[in-house]
Amino acid sequence: MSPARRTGAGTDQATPAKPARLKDVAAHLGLSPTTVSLVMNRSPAAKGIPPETQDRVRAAAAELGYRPNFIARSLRRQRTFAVGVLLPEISEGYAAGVLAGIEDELLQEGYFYLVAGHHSKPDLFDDYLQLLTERSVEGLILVNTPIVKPLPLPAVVVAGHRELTGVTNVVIDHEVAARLALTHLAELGHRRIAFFKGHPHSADTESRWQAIVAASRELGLAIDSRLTLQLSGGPAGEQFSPEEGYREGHVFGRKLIETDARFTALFAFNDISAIGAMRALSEAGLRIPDDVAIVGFDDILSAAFQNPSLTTVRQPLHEMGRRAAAEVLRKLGGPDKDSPPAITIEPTLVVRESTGPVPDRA
Amino acid sequence: MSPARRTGAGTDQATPAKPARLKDVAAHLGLSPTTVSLVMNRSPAAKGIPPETQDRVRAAAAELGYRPNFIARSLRRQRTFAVGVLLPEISEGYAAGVLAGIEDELLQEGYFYLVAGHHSKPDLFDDYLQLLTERSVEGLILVNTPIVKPLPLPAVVVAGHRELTGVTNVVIDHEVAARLALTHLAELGHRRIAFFKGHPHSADTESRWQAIVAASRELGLAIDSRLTLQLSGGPAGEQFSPEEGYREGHVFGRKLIETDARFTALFAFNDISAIGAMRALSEAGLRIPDDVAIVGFDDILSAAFQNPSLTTVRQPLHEMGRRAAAEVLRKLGGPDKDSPPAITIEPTLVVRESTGPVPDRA
DNA sequence: AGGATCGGCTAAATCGTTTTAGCCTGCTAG
DNA sequence: CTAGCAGGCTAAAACGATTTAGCCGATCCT
Repeated sequence: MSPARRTGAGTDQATPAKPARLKDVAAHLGLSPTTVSLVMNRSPAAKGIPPETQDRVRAAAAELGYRPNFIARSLRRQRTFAVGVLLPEISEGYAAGVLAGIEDELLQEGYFYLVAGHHSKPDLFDDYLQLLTERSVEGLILVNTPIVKPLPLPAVVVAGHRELTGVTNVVIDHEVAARLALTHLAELGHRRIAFFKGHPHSADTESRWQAIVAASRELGLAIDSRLTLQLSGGPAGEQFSPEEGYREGHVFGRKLIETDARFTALFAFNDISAIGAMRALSEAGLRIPDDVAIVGFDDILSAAFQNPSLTTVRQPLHEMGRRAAAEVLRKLGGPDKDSPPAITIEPTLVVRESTGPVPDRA
Repeated sequence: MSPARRTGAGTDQATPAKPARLKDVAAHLGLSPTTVSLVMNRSPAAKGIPPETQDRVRAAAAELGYRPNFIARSLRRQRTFAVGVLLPEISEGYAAGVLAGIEDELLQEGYFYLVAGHHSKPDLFDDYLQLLTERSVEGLILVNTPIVKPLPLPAVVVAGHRELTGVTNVVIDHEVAARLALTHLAELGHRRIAFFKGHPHSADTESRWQAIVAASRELGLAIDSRLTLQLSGGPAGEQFSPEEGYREGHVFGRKLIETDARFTALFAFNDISAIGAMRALSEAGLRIPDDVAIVGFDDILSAAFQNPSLTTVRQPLHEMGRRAAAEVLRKLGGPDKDSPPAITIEPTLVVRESTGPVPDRA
C-alpha cells in the first residue's frame, strides 16, 4: 500500500480514513491547490479556467468527499462566521425564546453562535466577553445583560439598558403595549385599574410606565397611586427567580385587596406576577374574570395553561432575536451603513380567559 | 512613527490597535516566538528556560495584552475545544434545561458549544451534523434527537432512542420514577390509579410503562386497562407542541370521567398533559386533590404555578446536561477508557398541592 | 586536551486554506 | 520576425500559532 494519505469516500478501506484536504484533491487531479481552491470558491479569478476543468475539479472533490476545513479558512480569511451571545441563563424562558430567533437567522446566513450564561454575575460576564473575543467571534448579541464598558465588537443588545454609542438596542414598543392592554380593558368597561410597576433595575420599567401614563391619559383613565405597586425583584443586582416573582405577585395581590381603593382590573408587569396575583385574588374569594380582570405581560408558556388562562401582552421573542441577529450581520457587512440606535418591535395582545366585561354593579 | 504593528494595551494611541501576536511579544523582547510560546503554554519543554526569562515573557505578554489566537492554535493542534449540540428546538423547556447543564460543564472545562435546532426535520438534521463536523467540533451531544446513521464523532445522547454502538445514553431511572410516584399515591391510600401512557414515538414511553407495571406489582396495585390512555402526540414524526399536549390531556381527562371505572388518582406522562387533565376534571366539578389526586412528570415551570400546584416527578435536566457533557469530555480524553452504554439519573418527587389522601368514602 | 553534558535558546516545518503575482505556450498583429 | 496578448495554470507567501530537531557556548569529567 502506498504511504499516501487515505482518501475519504469512494474507497473501500476499513480504516477510519482522514478527511481529504485541498492538497489531496489537487494531487488526485495533477493540478495545483490554487486551481482547486479557485474553482471550489467560484472565485472571480476562476473565470480563466475552462468549464471542463472546473467540472473535473468538482467531480474529484465530490468523489473524495472533500469539505473545506473551516478552521484553516477562518485563519486565512480572518472571518469566523460566528457571533457571541451573552445572556443571564439559557434555560430561562425569555432568553431561550430570543435565542431561538437568533439561531434561526444566523444558521440561515451560514453563521454559528457561541453562548455563555453569566448568571448575572458581573465578573463572569467580563470573563466571558474575553473568552468570546479570544475565540474570534465577529459580533456580539447581549440579551438581558447590562453593560458597563464599551464593547470591543459590533453589538446588538436585547432588553438592555439604554444608550451605548455604536450598539443597537432591540426594544419592545411600550406605547403600543400599553395602548393594547388598556384599550382592551377600557373597551370592556374597566375604569379602575391596578398596576404592578417593574422593579427599578429592569430596563423596561421606566419606559413602560411612562407609556402606561400616556395611554391612560389618552383613554381618560385615572391612575390611582394606591393601586400602583412597585415590584422589588429581590436583592438588587441578582437575577430574580420566577419563584420570587410569583411570590411577590401573590403578596401584592393580597395587598391590593386590603387597599381601600376599589379596582376591577389589574395590569401586571409580567406574567409571573400576574399569576401570583391571580392566585391571591382567587384565594380571597374573588372570581376571575368576573370580579377582577387580569392582564399579564410576556406570554410565557404558563400563561396559556392557567385556569383561567391569562390574557397577556405578548413579546415576540423569536422575532426580537431574529431582528437582533439580522442587525448584527448587517453591521458586519460594513460600517458604512450607519446603524439605527434602536429597533422597535410591536407586541401583540393575546386575549384569553382572565379578562371580561366589568361587573354591572361596579 | 515606525511602520511596526501597533501594540494593544499600554499605549495611548487613539487608533483601534490590532491585538498583539506571539511574534510581537517575541520581537518586543528580542526573543524567538518559540520561547514565548513555550513559556506561555507552560510546556514541559520550557523547563530549560530560567525563571527570570519566564517572568520577562509573561510581563511582556501582559503589557502588550497578548491573547493567543484560538483559531491558529486550533489549526495547529487539531483541537477546537468545541462540542456540537443537536436538539429539536432551543426554546423548548426540556432542551433548554438540559442545555443549561451542558453549558455549565463545558464552560467550566474551557470548551464552547455550537447549537443547531433541527425542528424535528430529519433532513435538516443531517445537514446540521455536516455543518457541525465541518466546523471541527470534537464531540456531539444529541438531545431528544433520533439518529439513524452511526455518528462520525464521540457522542452522547440525552433522551434518545436506544442502542447505537459507541454512543452513551443519558437516561432517567424509570424504575425509581415509577416507584416514587406510586409509593406516594399508595401511601395516601390510592388504589385505583389512571395512567397516561406516552405516545409511541417517544423514547421514554416503553421503559417508563414497564417500570410502572413493575412498581404496581410490587405495591400490590392493579392496573385497569380502561384507565390507561395512550397519548398520540400528534402527527407522527412531528414534534408535538405543548398546546397539543395540553389539549390531549384535556380530552383524555374528560374521557376518564366517562369511563365506568372508578379512579381516585391520575399519573400522567408529563406535566403538560397533567395540566390539561386537571383542567378537564375541574370543569367537570371534581375537586383536586380532594376527589382526584394528580401526579405529573418533568416539573416544568408551569407545574409550580398551577392552582392547585402540581405534584410531579422532576427530571433533573440540569444534571442530565452536566453528566452528558462530562461524559463527552471523558470520551475525548481518550478512547482507552471504555464508556458505559448508559448513564442513569435519579429523578425526585416534588410534592405540591395536587395530591392528597384518598377520600374516605372511596 | 578532548569529549560529554548542560543551559538557554532558535530555525524551520507544519496545520489547511486563500490570494497575489507571475510563468509558460501559442497565437495574432504589425 | 517579433512584440504583445490571452489562456491556463502555478509558486510562494501569507494567516498565527505549536513543536521537532538542533545550535552554540560554557562547564565538567577523566
